[in-house]
Amino acid sequence: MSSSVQPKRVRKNPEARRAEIVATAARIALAEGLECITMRRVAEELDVRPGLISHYFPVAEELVAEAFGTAAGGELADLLPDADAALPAVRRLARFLERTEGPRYDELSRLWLNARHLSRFRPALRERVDRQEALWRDALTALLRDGVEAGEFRAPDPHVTAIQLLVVLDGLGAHANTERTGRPAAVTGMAHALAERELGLPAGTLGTPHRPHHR
Amino acid sequence: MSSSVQPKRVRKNPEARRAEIVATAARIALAEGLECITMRRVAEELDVRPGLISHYFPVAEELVAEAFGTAAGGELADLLPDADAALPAVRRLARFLERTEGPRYDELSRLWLNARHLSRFRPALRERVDRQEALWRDALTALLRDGVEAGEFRAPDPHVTAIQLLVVLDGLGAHANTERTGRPAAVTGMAHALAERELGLPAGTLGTPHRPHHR
DNA sequence: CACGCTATTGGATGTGCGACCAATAGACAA
DNA sequence: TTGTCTATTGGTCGCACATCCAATAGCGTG
Repeated sequence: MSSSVQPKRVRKNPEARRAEIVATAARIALAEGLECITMRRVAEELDVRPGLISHYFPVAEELVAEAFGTAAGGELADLLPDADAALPAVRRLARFLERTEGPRYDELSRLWLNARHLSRFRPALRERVDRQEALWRDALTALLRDGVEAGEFRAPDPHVTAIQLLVVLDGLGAHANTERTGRPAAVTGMAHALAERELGLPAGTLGTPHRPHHR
Repeated sequence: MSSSVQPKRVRKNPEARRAEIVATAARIALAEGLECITMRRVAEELDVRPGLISHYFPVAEELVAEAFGTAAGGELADLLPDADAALPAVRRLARFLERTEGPRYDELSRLWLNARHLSRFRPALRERVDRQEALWRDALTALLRDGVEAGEFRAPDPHVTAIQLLVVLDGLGAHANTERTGRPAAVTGMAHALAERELGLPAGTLGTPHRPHHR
């Protein structure tokens, strides 16, 4: 039984180790929350001594900020993949909206909620939140512009519509830690409704929102 | 100079002391955040030894939950005063919306954000958040029902409209810790627009939303 | 194979926290 | 005034954390 303890130290090159650390921290952030990103916790996850994390990130807050950026950035890339650029905007938007429901997106809602709150006390994180917010806004704006150019729908001001959509998603996601059973469909579908209304699309074009947990 | 130290102990009756503690904690929650509610911090504020807070609230989380309930409840009473019950619903709603802007409400937005996130880890707080949420929803629903009964506007389902309104307010408030200068009026006014649209009121009936920070 | 660079360790230090408890001293009744 | 009840004190304890640093040992180079 020598598997539990392994005084064998593995030596990696700095970039790889650093990337590994950030990836681990990002995973913790999504699954358990940003305040669970601790030197000890990350070190344990990587089977390494805490001092090592401290070596790569002398100030803990910096790791938290980096982890959030990685997690949120990765999720955006997942929600609006560049690979889909050739698809019709309506279809991409429908997919996006579809994914903003269900337990998968709950994790992300929780992360945003977490980051938005914690950024009150952590300037470095706050800066990252602002940056990610801009990225999400711009990605959605670009999608809408594509649709307008392709004549799929009209939008007087895609930038504004994008923000409005994100505001509604934030509002819906704000309750990710709360009881939400029995939410009326007219609430669950607010994002769909807003998009269809603002873009002048017939109701249902973007797909129907999932029914909330029935009964 | 004996003003700095005062080994004089003041003895109050339990209910008064307890109320005093909760009020102090609620103030801290609004101004600095729920995580700043600590035995030591509250004690210092009241010029009392930490052990005393511990005596009234053997478990710290309980005080945090209580403080949130008091703060949120108080703000609701402020936003939708019972004293206004005689006024037309349209007017009460306009006032409510007007107050959901400006730095005053920012403090409250931050509190809700704070509580929604923290409730992920603290069951007692979570329970309070749920309760306050129900109170806010019901108060707003009652207001809408009043308006319908009085024939001021129509609303097929006041309950749903109330939730939708709160979702939008949550979405707008989610950025209370973030940069928000330069927000377009079409975003700032989302709550007004939603209410007027859902209630079939002419645009502008509920007052115009504040312009965001100019320039 | 031996050497030097540096990634990694192991430990120490200090802080702030909740929780716990015996001793103390106000306030009120007798 | 005296006595009793209990609100309040003044500590202690253990825990988790970030931060810092000298010593160590992997690994590539020569």
